[in-house]
Amino acid sequence: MFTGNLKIKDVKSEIGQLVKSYRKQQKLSQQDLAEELELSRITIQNLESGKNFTIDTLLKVLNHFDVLVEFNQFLIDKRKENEQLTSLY
Amino acid sequence: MFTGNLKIKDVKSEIGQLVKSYRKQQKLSQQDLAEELELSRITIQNLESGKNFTIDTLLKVLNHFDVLVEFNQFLIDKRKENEQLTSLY
DNA sequence: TAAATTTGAATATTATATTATGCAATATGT
DNA sequence: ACATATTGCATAATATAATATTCAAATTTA
Repeated sequence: MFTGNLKIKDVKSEIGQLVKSYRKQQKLSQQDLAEELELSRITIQNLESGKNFTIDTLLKVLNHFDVLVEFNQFLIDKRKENEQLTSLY
Repeated sequence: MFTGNLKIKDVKSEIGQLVKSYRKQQKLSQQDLAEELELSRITIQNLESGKNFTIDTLLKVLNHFDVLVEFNQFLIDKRKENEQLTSLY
């Protein structure tokens, strides 16, 4: 089966959909979420619509929806995998 | 056991360590990596040292080290989990 | 369906990420 | 030990993310 090349744009779009999904789950408006994170509504809107944004913005959101630890674990796992490759030689 | 609160700063630091690990694995200097990604060395240095940076910068790096698809899958999984919660009621 | 709320999109301003450069401190290799 | 390459950290300039505001379209609610 053909799986098209994943583009950076696609991943930003997926981040946006995830954030929107979390936000809807908690029945928050963009404005509500922005206020809780001390961001502007426009920043939330940009994040949800696939524009560029900073890692601080993303991590604030992940933290609010309680997935920061899991994301951190993803990073740790990837590093461990990589360092096991290194020690093979 | 006590596991301290994970801070946003810590996650940025972990991202930095992961990128450095990948870079060393491929025996690239910060300058080498920067050139391959069409970024400045300073941006790589900031990324590796826990400063703020944009999602584009991060995704370029993840793409270069072939973990973009896995990161995207992480996002998809989280969204699926969340949307199953929603459909419970 | 009417009213109220939310969202998307535009402009303009401010804050800051990115960049270029230079230099000292470290690390690497011969 | 020496030469070379790499890294960390400044400063200053540019590009762009974040913000404030406004308005029309879309959505939700009564």
